[in-house]
Amino acid sequence: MEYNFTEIEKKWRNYWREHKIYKSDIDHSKPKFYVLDMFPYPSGAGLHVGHPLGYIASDIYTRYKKQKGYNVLHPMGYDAFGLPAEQYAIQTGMHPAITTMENIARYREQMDKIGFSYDWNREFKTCDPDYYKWTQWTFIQLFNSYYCFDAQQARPISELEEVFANQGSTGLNIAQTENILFSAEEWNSYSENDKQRTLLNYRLAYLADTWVNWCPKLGTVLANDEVVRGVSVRGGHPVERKLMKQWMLRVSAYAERLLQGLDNINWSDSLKEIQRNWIGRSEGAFVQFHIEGQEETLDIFTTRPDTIFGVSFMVLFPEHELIKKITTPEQQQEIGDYMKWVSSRSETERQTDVKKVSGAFTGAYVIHPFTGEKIPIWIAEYVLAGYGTGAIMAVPAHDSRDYAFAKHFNIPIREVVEGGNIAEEAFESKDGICINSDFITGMNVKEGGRAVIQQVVEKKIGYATVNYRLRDAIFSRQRYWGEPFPVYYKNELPYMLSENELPLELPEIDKFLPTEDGEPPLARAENWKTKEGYAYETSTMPGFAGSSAYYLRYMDPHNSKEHFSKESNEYWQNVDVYIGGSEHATGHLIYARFWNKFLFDLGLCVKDEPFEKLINQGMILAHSQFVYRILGTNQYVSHGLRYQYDTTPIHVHVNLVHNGVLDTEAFKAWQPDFANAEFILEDGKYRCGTEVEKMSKSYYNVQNPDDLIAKYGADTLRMYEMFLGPLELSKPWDTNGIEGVHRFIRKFWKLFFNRNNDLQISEEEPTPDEYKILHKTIKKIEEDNERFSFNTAVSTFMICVNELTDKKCDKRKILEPLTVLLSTYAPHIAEELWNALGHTASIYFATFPKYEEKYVLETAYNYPVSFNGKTRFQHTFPLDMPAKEIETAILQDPITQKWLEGKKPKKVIIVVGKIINIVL
RNA sequence: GCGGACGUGGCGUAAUUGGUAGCCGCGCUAGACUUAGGAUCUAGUACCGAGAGGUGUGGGGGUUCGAGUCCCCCCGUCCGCACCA
Repeated sequence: MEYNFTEIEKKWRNYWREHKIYKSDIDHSKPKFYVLDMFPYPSGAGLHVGHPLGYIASDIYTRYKKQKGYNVLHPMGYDAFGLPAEQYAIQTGMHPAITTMENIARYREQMDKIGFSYDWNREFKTCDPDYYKWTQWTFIQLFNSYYCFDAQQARPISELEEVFANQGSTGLNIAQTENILFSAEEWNSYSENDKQRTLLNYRLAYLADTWVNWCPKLGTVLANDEVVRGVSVRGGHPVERKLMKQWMLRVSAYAERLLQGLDNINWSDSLKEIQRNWIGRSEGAFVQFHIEGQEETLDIFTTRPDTIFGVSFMVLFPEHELIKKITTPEQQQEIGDYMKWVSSRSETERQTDVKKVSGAFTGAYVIHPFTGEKIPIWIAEYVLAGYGTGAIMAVPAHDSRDYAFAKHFNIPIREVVEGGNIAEEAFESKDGICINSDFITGMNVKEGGRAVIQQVVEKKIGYATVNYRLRDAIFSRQRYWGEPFPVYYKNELPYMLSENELPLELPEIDKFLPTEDGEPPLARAENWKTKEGYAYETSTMPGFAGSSAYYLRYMDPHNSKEHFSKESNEYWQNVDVYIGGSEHATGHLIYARFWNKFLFDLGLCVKDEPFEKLINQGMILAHSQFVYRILGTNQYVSHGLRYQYDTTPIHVHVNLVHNGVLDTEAFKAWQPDFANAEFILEDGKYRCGTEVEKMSKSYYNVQNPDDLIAKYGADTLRMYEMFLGPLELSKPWDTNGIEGVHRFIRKFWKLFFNRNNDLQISEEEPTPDEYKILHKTIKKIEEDNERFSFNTAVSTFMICVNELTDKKCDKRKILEPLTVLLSTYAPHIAEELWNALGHTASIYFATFPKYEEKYVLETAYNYPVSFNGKTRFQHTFPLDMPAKEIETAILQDPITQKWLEGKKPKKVIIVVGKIINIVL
């Protein structure tokens, strides 16, 4: 029989599907294991070879774990709400649901050809009402919760209402937007509206005014990366900074837990570090400064309370609410001009010229709490609205930004920490002694800081605190293609639908554009339900809403009564291995952790962290190929000769190039422009230039998995993708190398079939040498699989097959277990051979073979030799060498001789395979 | 600027985790079989040298009997954050 991969792969794909081989169910007799891929957003372009990389890895691991006796959950679905489908709908009028379904069908078709072991029974899309019902449901729970720092968990908002009724808002350690103080009497006298308005200050999903990039023409809020130089990337419409009422998630309440949780999960250091930086914990102090001649105080956050005697000005962010109250009449004009200039600048502009110093003086002063000195209050762009209190005490001597500001506006610079050269630059080191600082002079920076905080606390003008860079997430999008909020408005205050009204389905609309008066597209839905005459929220939820808890839903995807059952969650717990790109480090992977922790607080899921282990697969890049057209002609010059002419490089399709040599005839046939192309060759060949770039249609460097599967088969593709290099590394695709893997697969096939293509398997007992090859391989493959080193595993297979081919080994006892090993990497061919060996059940249910140590052991061990306990060197001896002889050999070793200096050792301790200790 | 990762043949990579550097594959060279080869098989392939031999893991230093691996300094590449007080 010939190795006809097309037939074989089709045959087994059908068999697996018909026999529901990959169906998974709760099975308490086996340990569970959950392997998850980041589900894809199905774009119109289909999959290229980079997309399945992680899926192949997770599939191999799934199959491996299954063979190791685990009950494995390995589901797949689609992140189906999102921008591209909606933009496409705006251009073509085609409903996003239709294009999304088409794209999904295409993705599924491509994925099926690769031979994945997904349990497709559990498939769902985030745009299914059955699914987004639970996204909406969770939102309602967030709305009905607040965060208590003492309990370190989310609590029902009703509990807070009780507390307010009994003791008011003072002295509570809870997450809040602003610190509102009221007594129990005041609370009890509030109207229902006042109460609801106040509660928004504490809810985990809340409605608040926020600064956003607003594009009036597109009628939506835009993210920073969607705005360049003040205009929208799409359409080039002007964008303004606007204070808008938006739904927010109080992610910041979980900052500490999100940070602490990182210590207990098995993620890469770099990814944890990215999240730590994103959360941005910093310890410092809040301090109140009294504003001269006003009741008001100015609150600031600082990480350097020790430098409080070096303060020479204060700065507010340009839209700070105090500005109006404190600006003196003389400064009105200047401040007004500055604020106008600032508001004309987009977030991006602001970020591009951070070096530029700008600001304006309000004319007002604060009183220094210790010296009583008058300190001027400025406003400036470099102070951010969203961090701390939006105001700082500026210490130019010890902060480079304050330094630049002080130099620019000629403000005094006071040195309060010894050691710098403040005539030249700010001295930011935290190692130093405080000087010119009243009661902390002479202390080191740390002590000084503590002393200042103590004084500030005594004066009741501040306290030590921890501040986080992590901000609350804006949760509304003025879009159509997303989850509708289960929210209606009464007296301009939001109320939630009840659970039996869910899902609130996305209504049909005539056009996917905002309304004339700037309402989101949902406002076009004329016959959309309204609740008792009150209007629904017209924004939809952002992309991360649907992807924040999908892994939980896979545990129990068809449950219509609950998000997922308690039983399923108690069995499957959380994801053991999660594979996906690192681009989600500060988005999805933060939101999902937040979301999971919230559900954990509600007692719905048993694990606090959703993803125990995370693997970031690298990106697959491409070698783009270039030809060099001589300017103004249709002549093309080979890469090595291109500098002899004036040329422009032109991207050429990678399929027209083999090992750097252009197929000139195929090139002529490729595009009409090139039909009459002439070539200037080197060594009789046209050599192309190459460059590593991202895979993109416009670079003609996209490799489509379908083409490769047609040419080499899915098994070859799977193994080659793994063979390319370590999973985590980004690496360029190089189709040339695939031949080597294909050769391996055919070689493996030939171990079973003789020259006439007849199955030829010997039932003879293998030789020890043959056993050694097998057991070495089992051990190595097991180790490689465990550490996700699939590239070295493929090499191991190749070595094994080379060795067996040399020995012309056709013994069943060798080949059968090898087939089981290979089935995780190349499931189709393995299944075919397994079947040929006489098995009727699928190889998927085979057990991972055990290796026998006696065949695996090398002939020698390295003995580390230590003198008086300190390891000195290692010595290699054959395994079967008696201990006495080892001792003699060690003592005769020149290094031992040198160390002994002629003395006789008291004792020599030998533990085979471990350590040799010589004691004097 | 801050933080992280990395640097090994012509190329992708490997190295029992401190123990013979370069496994496996691509490419290349030679040969065999072929009407033919972008098929298959065999042998070779880090560099210098005819050879014995010598040199080699970005550069420099250190620890060690022993360093690609550990420590310090420099150079370079990639990624993340970026006025976070």
